[in-house]
Amino acid sequence: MTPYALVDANNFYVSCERVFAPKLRHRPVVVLSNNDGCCVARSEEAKALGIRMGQPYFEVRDLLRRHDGRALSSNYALYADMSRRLMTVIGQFSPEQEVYSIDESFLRFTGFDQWDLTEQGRRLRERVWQWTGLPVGVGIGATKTLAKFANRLAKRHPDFKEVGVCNLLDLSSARQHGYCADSPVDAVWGIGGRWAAKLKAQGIQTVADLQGADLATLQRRFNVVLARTAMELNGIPCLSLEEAPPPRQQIIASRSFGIPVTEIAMLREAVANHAARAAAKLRHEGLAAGIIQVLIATNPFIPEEPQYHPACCVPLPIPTADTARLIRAALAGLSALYKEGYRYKRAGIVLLDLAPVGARTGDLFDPTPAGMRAGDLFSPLPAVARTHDRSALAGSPAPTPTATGERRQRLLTLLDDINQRWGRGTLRFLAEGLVQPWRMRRERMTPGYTTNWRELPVVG
DNA sequence: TCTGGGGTCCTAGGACCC
DNA sequence: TCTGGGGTCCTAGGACCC
Repeated sequence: MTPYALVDANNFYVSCERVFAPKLRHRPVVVLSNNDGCCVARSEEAKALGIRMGQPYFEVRDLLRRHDGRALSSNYALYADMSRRLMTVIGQFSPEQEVYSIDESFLRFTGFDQWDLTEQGRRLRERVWQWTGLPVGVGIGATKTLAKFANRLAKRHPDFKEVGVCNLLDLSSARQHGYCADSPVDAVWGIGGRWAAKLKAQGIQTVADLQGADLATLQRRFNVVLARTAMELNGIPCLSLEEAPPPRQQIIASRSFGIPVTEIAMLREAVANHAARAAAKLRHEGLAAGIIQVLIATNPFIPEEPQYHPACCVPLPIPTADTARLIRAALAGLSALYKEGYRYKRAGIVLLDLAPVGARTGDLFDPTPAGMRAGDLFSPLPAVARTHDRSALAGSPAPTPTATGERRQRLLTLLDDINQRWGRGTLRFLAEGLVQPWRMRRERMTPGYTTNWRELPVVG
């Protein structure tokens, strides 16, 4: 048996803010989603006021005010930087680490038989606190699912909350069973609200019930994922540690607007902006996209208004990571979707058919597809790649992802460097608009304490 | 007035192939 | 009267995660 640990920061976004603003301690604090829409992180004090995860901000604004609370726009640059620091410290405790999300990391302890893992958990927690200022919880168990469950106990069960560490492997099976019998089935990683309701209808109410359920029945009535979860709860590992992230399948860039939008001109700016953001991410990861999907949507929270949420896919002639090409394709898609007479609330794009950019550099301004250039070692680009039929593309040899001409490549790299150094959007395509009246609200932003030279905290 | 964004996996069913 | 069997691929929809 190889133990797993799950380390996870408490109320991560709020905790990041508190590191640099001690006045936020001991009072209700929430961090808002994009557009200052919903509460996506809550301090313990905010939870105690009954503020729910995902609750719209306008519903809790007065409540927060009455209790001297604070609401902050999300500062993703700060959280990403704090995350990097957090993961580095966690990674010092085992050579096998999976960074699972912005604030969570699995560790595997192969060959740690002689170690006191509970003590290691305590030391880890202390070091993270000392080096980053973030509070974390540590759960340890025989599988990832059990480590997750232990982490939940570490964070909220009175028996463990004080130390913040729960090692199921240290507990007698009677005690383990006790905790499982006391916990609702949706406390388990992978069991959401829908399945919990369906499970409860079949008499499976608690974690212990799920442990004792018949696997074949679970698989028949639900699916193989749930059956695996049940096995994991019984200490049989079905999920392995993913130390390297699997290749990405899609990149999404979408946003709600700060105001309702009716004009296609504004939609064009927003779609171009999303395409540019996605393109930058694509280049950052060394990928090229074969298909770009465009979507726009009206506001579903106003059902009295006519609703419309179309989407369409635009195949790229050659897989590309070039902002200009992606914007052009996205705008073509938008023209096909747009209808007058609707109040649009969001727009977005999805990049699909992602593949690593080949080592060769092509030429953007050369109209010949990369595969067809004279002297090319690779097979010619099949004509079907130009059709709009995705299935035709799928069966044919993949066209070699092209980079672009060398000059073009340098231009894009320069663009990325400038925006990296001076902030996103410093240099942008005119199609993205100058004034951008549709931009999301972000009215309660904290400074980039660790990510912007001009916003470093000052001590003294 | 005001309601987030970005991901993954699985399954069922249809189209199509030989 | 009688109407196969085995397979792949794609899509839409539903579930989950943070």
